[in-house]
Amino acid sequence: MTHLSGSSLYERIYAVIRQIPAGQVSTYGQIARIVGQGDARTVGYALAAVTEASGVPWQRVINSQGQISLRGAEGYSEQRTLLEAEGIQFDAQGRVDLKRFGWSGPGSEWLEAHGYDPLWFMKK
DNA sequence: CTTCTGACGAAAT
DNA sequence: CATTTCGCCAGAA
Repeated sequence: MTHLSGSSLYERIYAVIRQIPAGQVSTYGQIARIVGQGDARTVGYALAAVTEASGVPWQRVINSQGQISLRGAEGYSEQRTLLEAEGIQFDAQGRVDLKRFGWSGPGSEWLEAHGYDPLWFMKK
């Protein structure tokens, strides 16, 4: 079903992340605001649980400062490599310019089709 | 049932 | 700019 009650919170988070196009990035907080439940941490928790075969473009979610949030050096370089392969550029401080590569969010038709109210975003 | 543990963010200090 | 505070998911032990 298209309504929210059909899937778990994590599944709804993954659904939104799957809408991020290659070459663009979103933030933990932005995903949380779109889903309308949980917070930035919850999105981080959900991403920590994704598997390779899940089809979730996990690399396209970074923190609000434009930086990669993965802890270890291995994870950091993997995510950065994947993003650079999509054309994302990092500055000398390892930050992505969200004004330039930031995702504007799902289209209103997608929101409606998935049980969200497109107008809800106007009041935030 | 309780406790612990992870990819966070905004505001106050 | 560096720290602190608090918000409040899901699975394992």
